[in-house]
Amino acid sequence: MSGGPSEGGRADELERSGARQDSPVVERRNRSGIISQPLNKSLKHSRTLLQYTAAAPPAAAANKRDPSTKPPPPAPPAPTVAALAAAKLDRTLEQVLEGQNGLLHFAQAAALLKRAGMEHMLLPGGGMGVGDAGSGASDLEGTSVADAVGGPLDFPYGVGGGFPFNPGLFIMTPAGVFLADSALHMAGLAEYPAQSELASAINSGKKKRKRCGMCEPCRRRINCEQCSSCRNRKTGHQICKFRKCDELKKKPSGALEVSLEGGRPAGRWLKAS
DNA sequence: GCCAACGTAGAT
DNA sequence: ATCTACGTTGGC
Repeated sequence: MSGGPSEGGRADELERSGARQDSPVVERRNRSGIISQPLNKSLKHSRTLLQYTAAAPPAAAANKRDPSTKPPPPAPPAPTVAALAAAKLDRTLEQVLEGQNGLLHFAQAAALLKRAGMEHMLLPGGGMGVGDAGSGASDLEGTSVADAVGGPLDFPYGVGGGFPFNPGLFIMTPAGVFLADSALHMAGLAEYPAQSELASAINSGKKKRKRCGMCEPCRRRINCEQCSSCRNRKTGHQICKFRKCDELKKKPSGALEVSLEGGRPAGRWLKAS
């Protein structure tokens, strides 16, 4: 929001911003951390492919934090970090539940569990999962959790090869992974209202699904300007075909199997009915 | 099955 | 209010 970077709506502006592109392009991410595509205004005044390719690659973007958060000070006082993390968690939970069809990303879910003192629900081994906080719960309070929540890494789990969370606590849906109701109750988080709503919404399929933000099309930042969707955007109201999320291409009722991190099978996980 | 157009939910 | 884009529908 505030001073969104590189939204220059005019072509000449874009030209100028192109000259500024040597400074890292700040990713705009939506509430759930998904890259918010530069489509908005720039779409009307398309850049050349070269301009885009010269911009930050997804990998560089992935290293960026939530733009709304300041970069960490060189020597952060510990209590402040913890407070910030807690505040961030609150905000994140609210936003996630409210915005992302209520889906909880793993990192977020893990953070919630930890915050609720439910870290025992996490399976041991694998470096304690989120944030790779190998030394255990003692450093949960600080940056590792916050990083995991706000962090742009699609899924930080599995670094050590194993999935660090108890699968029974999560439900896989085509739209993503979210905490099972039981997990929320166990964690004392059942008060958050969106959970049941989201479940019914998912089941009924009435809610608009959102792009996963992780598949290759989602990671694309350019509109090809040549496909039918781009050419007919005025009437078609469709996203560029090359940017259409793979998950959204699937039928909601079908393919409940979710591939984690680009194709890893979901394995023995629960499926949403 | 593919495509275009429309209605509209959700975000800004 | 405006914009983007998902879901649906109808034509081919």
